[in-house]
Amino acid sequence: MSGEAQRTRAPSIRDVARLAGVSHQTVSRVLNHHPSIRPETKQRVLDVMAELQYKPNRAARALVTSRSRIIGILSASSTQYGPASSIAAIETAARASGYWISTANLESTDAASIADALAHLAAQSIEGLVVIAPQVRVLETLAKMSIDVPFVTLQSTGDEPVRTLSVDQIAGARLATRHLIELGHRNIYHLAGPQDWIEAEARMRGFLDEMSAQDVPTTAPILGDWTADFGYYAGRELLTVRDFTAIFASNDQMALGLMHAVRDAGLDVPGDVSIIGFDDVPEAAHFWPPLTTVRQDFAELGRRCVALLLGDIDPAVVEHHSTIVPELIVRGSTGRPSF
Amino acid sequence: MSGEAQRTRAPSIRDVARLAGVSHQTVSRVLNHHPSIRPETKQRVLDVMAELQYKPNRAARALVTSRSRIIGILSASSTQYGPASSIAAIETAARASGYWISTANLESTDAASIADALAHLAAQSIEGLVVIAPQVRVLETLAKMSIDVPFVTLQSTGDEPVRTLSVDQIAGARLATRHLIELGHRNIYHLAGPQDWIEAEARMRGFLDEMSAQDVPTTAPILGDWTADFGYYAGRELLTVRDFTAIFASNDQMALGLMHAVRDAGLDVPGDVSIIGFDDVPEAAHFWPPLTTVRQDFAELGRRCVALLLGDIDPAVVEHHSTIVPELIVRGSTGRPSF
DNA sequence: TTTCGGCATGTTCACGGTCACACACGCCGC
DNA sequence: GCGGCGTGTGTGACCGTGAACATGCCGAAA
Repeated sequence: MSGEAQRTRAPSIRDVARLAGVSHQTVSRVLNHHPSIRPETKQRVLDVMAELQYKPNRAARALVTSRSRIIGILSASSTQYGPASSIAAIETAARASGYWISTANLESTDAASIADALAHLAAQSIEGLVVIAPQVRVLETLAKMSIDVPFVTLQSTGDEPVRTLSVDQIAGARLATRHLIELGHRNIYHLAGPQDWIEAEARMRGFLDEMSAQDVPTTAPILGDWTADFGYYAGRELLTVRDFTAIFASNDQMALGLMHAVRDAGLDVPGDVSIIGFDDVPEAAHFWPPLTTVRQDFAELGRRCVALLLGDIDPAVVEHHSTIVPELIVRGSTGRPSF
Repeated sequence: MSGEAQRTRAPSIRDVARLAGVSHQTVSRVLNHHPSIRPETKQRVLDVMAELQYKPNRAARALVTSRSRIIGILSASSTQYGPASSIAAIETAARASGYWISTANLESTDAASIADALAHLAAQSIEGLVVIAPQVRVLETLAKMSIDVPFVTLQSTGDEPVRTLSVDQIAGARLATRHLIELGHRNIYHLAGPQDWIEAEARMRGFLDEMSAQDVPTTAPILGDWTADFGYYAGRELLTVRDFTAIFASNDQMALGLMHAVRDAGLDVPGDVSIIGFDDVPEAAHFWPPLTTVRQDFAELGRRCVALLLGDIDPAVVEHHSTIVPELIVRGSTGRPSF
């Protein structure tokens, strides 16, 4: 078992075939679980494979079958909790189904950057694409580029012509808004995400829908950028007026920044201002005060996403288009308004 | 130009060659920037490529060159801010150098799970491996498995025989500890990360080193699990005794949980207890109070990591083994002790 | 008995690139 | 005038696998 450092060619099916006394095609049949193989022949081949530590050459297989078994992920903001959780779940699910994941991160959302990332993925002949770059512009560019593989976009408003799978953002936003209204709030602001993010828009729509459904007058949402920093500065601005008793922030980070600003102004959360977030990041329970928010199951999203995609690639698998229902998590940052 | 839905074979170099009136080898030479090609021949080939929308077949190239140009990432906890940031940076850097990234997430740290993830990566004939699974056990298992490609581990104590690249965790921990001591604290606890995490160990060592260097008596560190939840419960336990004025938490999440527990006990941060974290997640500035912490440049880590790996794969590139120096960020969670 | 069909296996070729080698041509030096 | 060399290009083999087709054998049906 010496294994002289002499870098030698990896064993191929022909090497296996020779040692097992069969043709290379028989070895190939064993690899592909062909039914018509005598059990003892199969075993002999398997033994030789083990002995030689044979590993199939993926490039050769991809070449001859013209199937890469790679699923590409196009993602923006992959460092954030939500997308990162989904990506991890996608990888796990894909691996379990014998697929590989290749990711490309978007550096910006201009067309060139998208085209570059997509070209990088296309160069690997991906068989499916998951888009976790929920900016409207990305989807538009994507539509123009006529992707030639099945693809799924995570997060959407639900009425685009593309295949999407999503947590029902509108329902989640209505949940949050209703919670504030039921507590007695009537002057509620909405700190939204960036205008071109699909989720931001959906949450905004959910907010507006619920407000009007409950006959509560609304003010125009403020457009933020998802960061805690923005939440902080927006909060400082808002507090110069103070014509509200509650704010629904479109994500937990901005809610955190808002709470920071409220405290800086010498006010209390939820005594003077109630604040509710969205996402339920793992830290939200330990913010001060613990943040009331809407929980999304990012991992489940990732799993379903793979199931959907594999269903497209290989019609044997089927999956119904369901959205995931978000859940309201009530903690300490919301309460009845003080008048 | 019609493009009947009729799914037809993608153009190959032979198709390009025929239309350009050259041999397939000439096309190959154009692709590989061979010097001896007449400019007009080259242009003709390039024109035909553009017209046909020719894309090289990666599998075919990989098969004949036996080079995959894939870098694998073995990662645990990829949903956390630090690892996620490094992964994104690695992907960007690798793409710029013409490499692809393939990730495998560890579901647990047992040997079977590691072997499974590694097999998944090995099956793609990765040319390099980045390990962002900074548990000691992972490294040990890795060492046993005799990886046959160059690999780099992010985060380490610096004295393993493996190639590593890291932020100098010990220096960072000493920075944090010295800050507390300089403020006048003498009774300082350390809430460490899980015992088998390399970074946790390094930060603990930095803490102990600095404490003894400054002749401050130490108590045994508490072993946590990185989560805010753990920080919270550990804090509640600790506060039943209250024989300390400061705590150095091994990451920002645990620091957050600690601050939560301190407030729950009716005490003030930093009035009664000073708390310092590690990592500087983007939200840390908006915690209450804003968290004093140690900043790590995860993205730079990712970039250098790729440079190092590519240097191994292709010796033309060189990179020196430098560690990245972390930086103390003083905010509101630390102050002088009250007696 | 002959024919036929299915099983187990082998033979040959194709996939789309790169590599080693061959070759034609023009230029240089002796 | 001829050999050698560098430039630009072509020919054929080869990488490891899977698909199509061929083959030999055996048992069941005609």
